[in-house]
Amino acid sequence: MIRSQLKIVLDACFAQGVADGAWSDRGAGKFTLEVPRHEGQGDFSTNMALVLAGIEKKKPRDIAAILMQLLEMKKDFIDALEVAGPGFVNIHIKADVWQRLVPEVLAAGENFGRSAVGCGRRVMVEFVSANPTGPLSIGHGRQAILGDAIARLLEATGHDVYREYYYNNAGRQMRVLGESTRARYLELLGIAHPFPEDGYQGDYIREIAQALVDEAGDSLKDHQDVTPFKAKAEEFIFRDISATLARMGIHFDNYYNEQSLYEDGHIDSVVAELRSKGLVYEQDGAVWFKTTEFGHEKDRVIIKSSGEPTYRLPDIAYHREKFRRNFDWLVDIFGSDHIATVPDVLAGVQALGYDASKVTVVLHQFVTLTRDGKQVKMSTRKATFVTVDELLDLVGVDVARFFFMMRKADSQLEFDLGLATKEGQENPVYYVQYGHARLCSILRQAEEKGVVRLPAAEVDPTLLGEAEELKLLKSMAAFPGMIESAALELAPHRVIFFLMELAGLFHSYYNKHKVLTEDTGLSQARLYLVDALRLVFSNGLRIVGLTAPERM
RNA sequence: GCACCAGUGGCUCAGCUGGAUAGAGCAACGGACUACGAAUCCGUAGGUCGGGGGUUCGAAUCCCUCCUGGUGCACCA
Repeated sequence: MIRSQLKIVLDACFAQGVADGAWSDRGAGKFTLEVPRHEGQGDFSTNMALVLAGIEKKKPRDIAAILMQLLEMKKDFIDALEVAGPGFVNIHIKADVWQRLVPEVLAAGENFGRSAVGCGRRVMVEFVSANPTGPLSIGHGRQAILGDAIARLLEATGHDVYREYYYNNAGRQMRVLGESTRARYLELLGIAHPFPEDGYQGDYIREIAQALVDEAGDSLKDHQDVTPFKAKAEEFIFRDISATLARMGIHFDNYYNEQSLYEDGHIDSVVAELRSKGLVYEQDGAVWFKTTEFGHEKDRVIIKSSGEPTYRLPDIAYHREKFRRNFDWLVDIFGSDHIATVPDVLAGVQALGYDASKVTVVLHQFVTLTRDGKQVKMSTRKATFVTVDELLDLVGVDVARFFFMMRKADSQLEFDLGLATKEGQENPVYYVQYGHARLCSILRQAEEKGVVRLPAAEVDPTLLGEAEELKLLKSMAAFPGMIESAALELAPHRVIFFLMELAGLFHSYYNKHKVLTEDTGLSQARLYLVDALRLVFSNGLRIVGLTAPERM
C-alpha cells in the first residue's frame, strides 16, 4: 500500500523530469521500485538513474542527483534520500508512515490482505481429477492442496472461482478395476477365478467385493458383464475420495464426467469442426490431428483404427466446454506426467478458435516419499502407496497442507514421513501457528490483568519506535502485495515463506520487548500492534486454508 | 535422440522475472526460563549458486554449450 503510493510519486517525478527536459520519455516503465535486500539501503530503492543512464548516455550519478531534487519535494513522508552503489536512489520513509498503518490494518480486519485486483473475473481451477480407481495417493494430495490453495488465493484477490474435478469412468482403467473387483468377489464366494494380470491389488478392492457379497449374495457370480462391479467400485471409491477431500477442507463446485462428453455429442462435434477446418485426416485407418500446423513435431492420433478416441480428443472437447461456459481464465493443475498432453490440448482449443493464452497450466513435479532416509515407491496398482488418508492420520491436516505448500510447484517435493510425523521443534507449521497463539495469549493476559483498552484515537502509534517494531510494521505493510503476487502467479508457497519470516520477526520481538508494562501509553500502543499482527497471521493462514489456533 | 522441470552451505529449500555484501529452516557447536507460553530467543560455524563461455554499468536469475537427476515423448490415460 505504501509502496504503491510511492510508485505513483516516483512516476510523477519521472514525468516531471521529462517535462523539464532532464531526460526523454523512452525510459517510461523500465525502472523499478523495490525493497532492498539489505538493511541500511533504505525502505525502498529505485534503479531509475541506472536505467535512464543507459538510455540517455549520461552518468547515473547525475541523473540520480536530479531525481533526488524532484523527490525532495515529497518531504511529507520521505525521511531521507541517498545515492548509493552504482546509482541507486534509496528512500527512507518516515517512521510514522509505518506506525499509522496499525489502525488501518485493524479497520480492514479480516479484509486486510484481500483485494479486488481480480475484478470478479471468472476463473475455473481444475485439479485433482484423479480417476476413481483407488484412494488418493500422496501425489494427488499435493495436487489437491496446491489447487485448493491457489483457488483460495484467487478468491482472496477478487476472482470468481469455480473448482472442478474432471474424471473418466469409461476407459480401460475402469474396466480393469471392474474386473479386479469381480475377481475378488468370486474369490470371496470361494469360486476359482484368475486375477487380472494388471489388476488393482489394494485391499480396498476386497472391501468393495465384500460389500457386493453383503448386498447381492452370489447373484452376480455368473454375470459376464463387468458393469455392476465397475459401478460398485466407482461409487465406493468416489465416496472415499470425497471424504478424504472434505477432511482436508476441499470442496468442488462440480465433478465433470468424461462420459457426458460422449453422450452430449461433444466428441463428435469437435472432430467434425476440426475436419471442416481441414485439420484432420485419415491414415492407416485412424484419424489424425494436424498438430504440426501448430509447430509440433508430429501429428497425433485422435481416433484409433478401432474407432475409440485417444485421451487427447476428450481432453480437447472438455477444454472447449470450459471455454463455452464463459470462464475468463482456465487454470489447470496437472502432475508432470501430463507434460506431453498439454501442447496437444492447447493446439486443439486454438484450432477450434479459442484463445489458448487464457489457459494456464500449473505442472507440479512429483512427490518423493521417504521414510528413514529410504525412498518409498508408490503405485496404485501394487498397493504399496501411502494414501492421503494415512498421511492425515499421521500428521494432521495443517501439517499436511503446510508441507505440500512449502515448495513451489516446479520443485520435486520430498516428503519425509519420519520428519513430518515428529511433532515438535523441526516442524515449521508450529513455528508459525505458535506465533498466532502467542499473540492471542498476550491479549488474554491483558484481559486477565484487567488492562482497559483505550479507543484507537487515544493511542499514540508513534510510540512503536523500536527497530523490531518497525520491521514488523514494514512486513505487515508488504502483506497485501505479497498476497496479490502469490495469487496472480499461482504460487502459494510465497505465503508460507512470508508467514515463516513474520513469525521469526515476531518471536524475536517478543523475546526482547514486553508488551504489558508499567508504561500504560506504551502498552496500549503495543497491544494495538499485537492486535494487528494477530490479524495478519490469522488472515495469512486462513487465506491458504490453514487454521490459526488461539492455543496450542 | 527430442521436449519440459530441477541442480544454491552436511540435509530440505527460498531468492518477488537483471540489482548492491546470496537467505531461511533442520542438523552441529556455545549461551538465555523466579519471564506477556522456552513449540521461543541470542550467538558461532558452514556456499567460487553443477562446469565452461557470452550478453552489460550489474548475472543464482537472460543466451549458448556440456554434465547430473526427474518426468514425458503410443492407434495407454
